[in-house]
Amino acid sequence: MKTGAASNPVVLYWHRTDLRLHDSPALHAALALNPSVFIPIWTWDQHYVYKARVGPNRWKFLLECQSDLSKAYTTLNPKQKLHVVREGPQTILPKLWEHWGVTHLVFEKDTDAYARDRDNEIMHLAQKAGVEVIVKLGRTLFDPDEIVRKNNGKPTMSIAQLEKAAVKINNGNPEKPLDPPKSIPDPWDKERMDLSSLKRDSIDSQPDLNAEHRTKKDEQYADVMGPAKDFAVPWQDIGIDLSQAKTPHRGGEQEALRILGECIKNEDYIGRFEKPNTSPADFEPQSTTLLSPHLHFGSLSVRKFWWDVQGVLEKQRKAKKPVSTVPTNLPGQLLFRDMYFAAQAPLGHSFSHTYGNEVARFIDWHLQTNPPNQDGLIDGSYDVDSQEAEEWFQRWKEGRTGFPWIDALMRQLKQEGWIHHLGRHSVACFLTRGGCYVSWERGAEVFEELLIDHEVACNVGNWMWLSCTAFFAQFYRCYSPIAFGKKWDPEGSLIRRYCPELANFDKKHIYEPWKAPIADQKKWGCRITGDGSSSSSEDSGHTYPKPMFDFNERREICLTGMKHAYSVGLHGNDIKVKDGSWKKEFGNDEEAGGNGPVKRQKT
DNA sequence: TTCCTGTTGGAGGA
DNA sequence: TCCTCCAACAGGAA
Repeated sequence: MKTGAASNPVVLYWHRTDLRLHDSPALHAALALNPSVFIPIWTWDQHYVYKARVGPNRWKFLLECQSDLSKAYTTLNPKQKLHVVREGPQTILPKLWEHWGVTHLVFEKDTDAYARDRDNEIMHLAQKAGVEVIVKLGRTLFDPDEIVRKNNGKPTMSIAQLEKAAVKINNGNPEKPLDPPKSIPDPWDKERMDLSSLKRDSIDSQPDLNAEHRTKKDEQYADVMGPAKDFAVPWQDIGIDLSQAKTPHRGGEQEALRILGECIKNEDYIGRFEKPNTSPADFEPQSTTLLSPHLHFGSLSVRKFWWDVQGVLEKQRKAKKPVSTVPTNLPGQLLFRDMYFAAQAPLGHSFSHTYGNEVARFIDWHLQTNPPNQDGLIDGSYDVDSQEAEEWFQRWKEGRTGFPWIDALMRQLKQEGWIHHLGRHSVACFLTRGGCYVSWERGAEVFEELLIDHEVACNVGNWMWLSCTAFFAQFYRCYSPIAFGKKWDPEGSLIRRYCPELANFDKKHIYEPWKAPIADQKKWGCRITGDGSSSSSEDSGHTYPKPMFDFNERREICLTGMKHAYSVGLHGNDIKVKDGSWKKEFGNDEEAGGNGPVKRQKT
């Protein structure tokens, strides 16, 4: 411990996914130290830069959150701002402690598997350097580890388990939100903040899962302060082509609080909210709050969201108005988020894959993730066991399946980084158990890249849910790419917007354009032909692909496959899954020359 | 052991 | 708009 540490604290406040000042228990703990010097930083996390799939839309949202936070700091204290340091925390933090004589490091708890590894390493390094570490919960309603303890040490696999565990913590009540600070202590002066004498460590860049979005190599600077030596948010400096970021959704704490305020004002909307009754086809405005990306980036406190909503519900109850209940109401949605966090918390890295995952039912999907390589790592490569399935997967990803409801949703996802929850259900069911029979892990990776509200636990959990891998098992309840959309949007407005080539089709044919007579196709200015690839649609804008398969036929094949997989009853941590002998159970080992569920007869 | 419930299916009928 | 049936899963309560 450095001399005078207790009387003269130099506090480094490390932001991660808590890009807000309101309701930040960690920030309050940091300020309670009465720092003589207070330095808020965001590190250039190696995981975020290279090891996670992050599309341009999420980058844009993140940068807006950082910029907004920087402005908020400056408002509270003109000398302050958020310092964005272009280097991974494991190498930069020890240098900062040393250079600045930091006495305390304060940050928010994170239970994602990657984050736990990172934080454990940081805490170990801090201990060695004599820096005191303070960690506070802020990201979820309840501490996921605490929920797991109250759930007998097991992952929470249903909303009932989560609720039961939460009642044991504080009668089911999360902590009340904390007010933002009224002022923030000073940082060092410019001279003492200067880090030009420090050498920047190079960032490990393999594997670079963002490579396809990069227009240039991440440049190496001689110091850690960025090109203008001012620690500013480096908009131009991430190597990602931000001109591709078309999302209309804006990041930042001010924007989050504005949206929440608008929602809260609409008391009937809050009181009657039932998720299954909100339309996946609505846009401008959408039928849900769209606050999820703010929960992910911490620009909105989940506890403030919870308690503001509870305030309205209480008022509605007193006025004897009908009020919706858990799990379909708004608090129910937040409880599901906590459920997924507390499902992931005890399982760590294995939660994100079938391989080694005790809660994941093993299903003989196409395009399965390859088992760990010689270094013991699951590197994200997958087994192309079927060229046909690989093509279906690519067409799904690019929104050219030939099913307009699916394609409209996938194009909305790519352009804007957000689609309604039930839209996610549609496309996820279609890729996995209700169409392509492709591994849920392929879909989860695409969502990871494209969703601005991507949260590992929730994304992976929902993919397992929809593919009937875990959480949910009624695989005979299958979303139709035609009937489901039609139920919500009989006019096909969502399709007309995101598949503009079909805009002139009449409502009778908009969900199944291949059934329109050729004469009508000509009249409406769009022929149904080809596979939608750039080579097949030279007169782009005037063609739309034929459906890539007969859905009813595929639904039957998938149902048969699911029934068989359930009867085999393997899970991700079974030895037969680990050593590959599962193939014998499914009659598609190479000797048998099988082809998975496609050739299997009904049992 | 049976019975009931589980955030959000589809088709067909009254 | 609301029912029933379809073929039928898992987990927890009784």
